[in-house]
Amino acid sequence: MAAKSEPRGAEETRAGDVLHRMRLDIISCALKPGTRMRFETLKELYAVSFSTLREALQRLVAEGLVVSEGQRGFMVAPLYLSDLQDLTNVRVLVDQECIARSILHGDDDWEAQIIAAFHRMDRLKARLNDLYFMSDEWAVLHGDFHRSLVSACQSPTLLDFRDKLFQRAHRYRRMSCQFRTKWRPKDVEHRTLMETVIARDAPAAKNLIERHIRETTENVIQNAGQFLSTEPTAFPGIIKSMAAE
Amino acid sequence: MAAKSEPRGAEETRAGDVLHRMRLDIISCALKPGTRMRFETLKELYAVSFSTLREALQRLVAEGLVVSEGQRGFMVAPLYLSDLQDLTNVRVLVDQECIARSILHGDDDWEAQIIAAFHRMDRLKARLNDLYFMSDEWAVLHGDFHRSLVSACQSPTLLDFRDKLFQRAHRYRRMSCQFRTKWRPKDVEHRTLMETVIARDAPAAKNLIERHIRETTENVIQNAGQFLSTEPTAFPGIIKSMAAE
DNA sequence: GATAGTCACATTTTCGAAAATCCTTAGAAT
DNA sequence: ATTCTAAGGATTTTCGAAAATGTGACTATC
Repeated sequence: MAAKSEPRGAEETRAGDVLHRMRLDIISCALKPGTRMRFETLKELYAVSFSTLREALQRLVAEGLVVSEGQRGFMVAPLYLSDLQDLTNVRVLVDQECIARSILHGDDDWEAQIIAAFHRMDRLKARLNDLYFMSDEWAVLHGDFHRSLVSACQSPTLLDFRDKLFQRAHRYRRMSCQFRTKWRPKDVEHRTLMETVIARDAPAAKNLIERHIRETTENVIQNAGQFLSTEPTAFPGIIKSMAAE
Repeated sequence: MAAKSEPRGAEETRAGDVLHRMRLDIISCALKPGTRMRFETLKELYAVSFSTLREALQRLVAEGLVVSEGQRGFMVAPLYLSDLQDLTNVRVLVDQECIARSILHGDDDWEAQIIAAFHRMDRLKARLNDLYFMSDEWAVLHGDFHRSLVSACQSPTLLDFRDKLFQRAHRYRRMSCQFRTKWRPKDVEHRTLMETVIARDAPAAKNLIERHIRETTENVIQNAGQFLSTEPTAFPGIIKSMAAE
């Protein structure tokens, strides 16, 4: 796992660096879903103090990657089937909108970045035949490609939300890899997606991205659905009412 | 402002309590947008230590109510015209979806809660004639009403996102109140909205909520648009060399 | 006059000890 | 056997001092 590495932190502050490393460890499932995060352990893992850890943890709570249980510490957010399904539906909505807006606003440079991202992803896949999708590097390039599609949507708020959804969904994909029995070929889909987006065919692109997201989820459920907890009662942090009293 | 009050915190942890109070102070504009948050000041205001403050601040950064500037501390997130417009568009998308899903899934109890929320809001408005919309209590009841409309949408992720958007938007409404020159009557809209939702007319409800959100934003811009900064390119990728001077 | 370097001060950020809280076990009472 | 209470240890949470960093003023040099 990435923990304790990165000697020269690109982050500006130590808490930011820990946040970055912790997030990576959680979405890569190096920190396993549902495990309690004891401070003594974390302190050793990331080599920082209590307070600094807490800062990072609070951010991760807000991102939905960690849950805090009252005064009983923190734990890596569990993986629920119901959460995966919820996530899938919301991602379809958001990604469809982002793609449509990108098609509307994107310029030549946007198209170029999509083609570049696809190329990088495609070449890595050729180099790492068969088990390419288990490598960390492919996860990065695959994420970059999908982001390039939506990057011209002109909405920081929507884009930020999309990224968080993508990260949360990545944990399920990651878990599914370990138990995979079969894997459908997605490379054709990616190419079609790219071509459709660059052809500025918004309705077709929306259909494609929806199919892509939903089929991936189905794949995850087939591979690892039995390992997902089915406790659906968890309604994450809901902010009640507003304003003072 | 709510700061330093609430002697017996309903929150489980002190950091959670400070987070709650700070959030209230920010969305009510008691902490003015764009002001730097010095720790010495905050420590006195909220009567907690540095580390506890930082925990709350990190959460607020993730919620978009506070921005952190490298090693130069934190500041209350500024109010930008471009952010308001972005926020408006995203809120339309999300609220429309939430309402449609609520209409699909809502039961009798959901309808009852809508009616109850509307009634509370309506009666308060009758009691506080004219300047009702400046009171904190009305902000709460108005927020509760809008939330009741979408509360049956069956998606924790979407609902949570919606709440954060609503809070961010509330700061703009709040600011606009202070400079208001005119205010359009929204009470009729609210009633129509309620009736349409309970009549399960999804397309009509989606139209109404879109109009409601967009017109409110237009109202805010007319009242206080001149006080909103137009500074940031707001797009991380576009260089702001032009605005720089 | 403008630029670079240096120092003192203000502010933020980090740390680990101390306080608060939770959890487990043991023993007693019903 | 079950429930309740107490004590002890384990863990989290909070605090303020100490370290790190940014800021601004002043001087020296070109």
